[in-house]
Amino acid sequence: MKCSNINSKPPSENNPSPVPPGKESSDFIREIIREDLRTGKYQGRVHTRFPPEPNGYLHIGHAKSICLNFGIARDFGGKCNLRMDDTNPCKEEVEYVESILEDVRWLGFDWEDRMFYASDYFEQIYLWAEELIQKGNAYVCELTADQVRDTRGTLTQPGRESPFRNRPVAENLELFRQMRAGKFPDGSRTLRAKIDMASPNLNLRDPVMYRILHAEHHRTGDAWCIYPMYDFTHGQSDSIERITHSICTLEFENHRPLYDWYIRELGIYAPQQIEFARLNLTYTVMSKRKLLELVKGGYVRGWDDPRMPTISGLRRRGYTPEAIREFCARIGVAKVEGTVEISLLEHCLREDLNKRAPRVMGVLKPLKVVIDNYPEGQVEQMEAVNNPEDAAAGTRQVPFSRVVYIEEDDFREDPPKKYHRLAPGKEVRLRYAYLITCTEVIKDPKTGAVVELHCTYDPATRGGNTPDGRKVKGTIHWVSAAHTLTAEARLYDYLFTKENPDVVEEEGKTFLDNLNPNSLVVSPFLVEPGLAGATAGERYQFERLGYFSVDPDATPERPVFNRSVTLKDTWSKIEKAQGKER
RNA sequence: UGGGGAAUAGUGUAACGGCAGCACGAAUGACUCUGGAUCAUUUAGUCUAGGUUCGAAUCCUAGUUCCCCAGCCA
Repeated sequence: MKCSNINSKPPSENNPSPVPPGKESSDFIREIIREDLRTGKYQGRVHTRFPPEPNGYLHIGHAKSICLNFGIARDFGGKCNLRMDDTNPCKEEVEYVESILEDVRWLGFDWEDRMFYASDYFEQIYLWAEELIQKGNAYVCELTADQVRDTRGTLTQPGRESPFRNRPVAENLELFRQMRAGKFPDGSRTLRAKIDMASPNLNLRDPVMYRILHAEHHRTGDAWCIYPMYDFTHGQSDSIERITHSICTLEFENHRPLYDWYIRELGIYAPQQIEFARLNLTYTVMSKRKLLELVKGGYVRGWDDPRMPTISGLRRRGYTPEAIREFCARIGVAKVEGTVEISLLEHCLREDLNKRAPRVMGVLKPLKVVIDNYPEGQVEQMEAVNNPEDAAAGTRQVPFSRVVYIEEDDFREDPPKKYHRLAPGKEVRLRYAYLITCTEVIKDPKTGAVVELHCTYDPATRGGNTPDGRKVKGTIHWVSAAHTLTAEARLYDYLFTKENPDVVEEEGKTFLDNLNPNSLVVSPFLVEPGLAGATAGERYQFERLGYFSVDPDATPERPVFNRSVTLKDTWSKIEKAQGKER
């Protein structure tokens, strides 16, 4: 039984979630765009872009931005570009570029023929720098990084002007050309914009436009040894691409006056920048720096570790693009900085998978059950429903025999109140099989642990039916001991033990001290034999346990299942509440 | 401390001077061959203080709290 129906749609489909009329999403950015459309500000054009820096893998926060930018283009019949903001050769790598392309595509978005790199514009940006020099708007500064910092002033005090600030244009031009020609060592000179060292906005205190970096760029190689700063690149890149609405996160609000200054002085097309709050999620971290630290420090197995909030991690974990898109739609867009509860993400996955994931059975903590009155050597094929939410998913045969394994948790020698499962003398239903009654409990004489149960079955209840109409509260899952396939389960929990991992109780501790030591538990998994040969990416619901997806580490002999998310567990809540009563 | 932003149930997000709504969470019940799903019900909110107005989450004034900015990172 394959799970192809829940594989993501081909990337060519640029319309991942057609919006039913009346259900169009709305937020303050779309409001602005509607207004711009009404007033004809951009002649009816809507053109956005998603501009990541290829210095790490994309995470769920980027998904929010991707859904926003591509979603707006879709909703308003516009376009959305994909652009790598690759102005810092020291941090950027092709591996990251490739992962970004894969992730955006997997999420279901299509940039068509509009894949760009800021580095494609290096020559134009260089020319613009010369233009500003000509206009007397920029100068070559020989202050060291430390000196620049010292002369920048503080939040309350103005900075001091560089001694090189009033160099003649011709000298600046000559020096800048020598910078490009590689005449100077790294850090010895910068090109600075001549704006206002007393500005209350520190970004306008003669910001650096170009720095010298004798570093190999992932695309331009060694063609350049000077590189433009992000601030001197981003706005112009948007301008070149004729972007109408440059949507970015809140921390760039302070930079907008600088972008506007460059655009104005250069006299080029001006996009409109709109800022929104980035996504924060409980029990995880979202900064690329911290994510990098987790990877480099070996705290996780890689960028695509299923515990990571990266797109590739979520994908490996078993998340669907549909669930992530739905999540992004539900969290909305605003300027308030907040933290979304991870339970909403989990809800979106469950909601999606409930409709589509085939059900199967598997036992994590096996307890042997011998059905004494069931004929030895007999095997019956039980018909099981593949998905009660989807009749078209059909049924399958599951082998049943005299010895089965059930979940350790599904038996209590001394059952608490409201416990509906197996206990001495009690009857439960083995899902799709028979009703059984516990007659004997066998324990390890040394430890006292229950090691085996003996039961009797009611032959009249084949398939789990009760012809006499009697009600049985408990239905539990099982696997036939003689037919079980041993798989591996990877049970994931939150990566951190704290809602906000950055909150540390002692000075000197970091988010790493809040790592959850139990975020991954590997366990043998006894699953029904039909799962042999399960292939990577398939998603299943193991009844009563949760949704799992097949990990790429799986082999035909030994499937590996990642637990994507557990099922909601009402019983554990009841039990917890009972524990508190005592 | 200068500048730039933001404050609506536990969380996220609507309401654009006219009934504070939705989702997640939590709780209760119904139903159930998954203690799943589904259905029903409940819970709980406009940062504070003034003002304008017939009427304020929305407008005005003052205050409070939180976030961002002192990279040759993005």
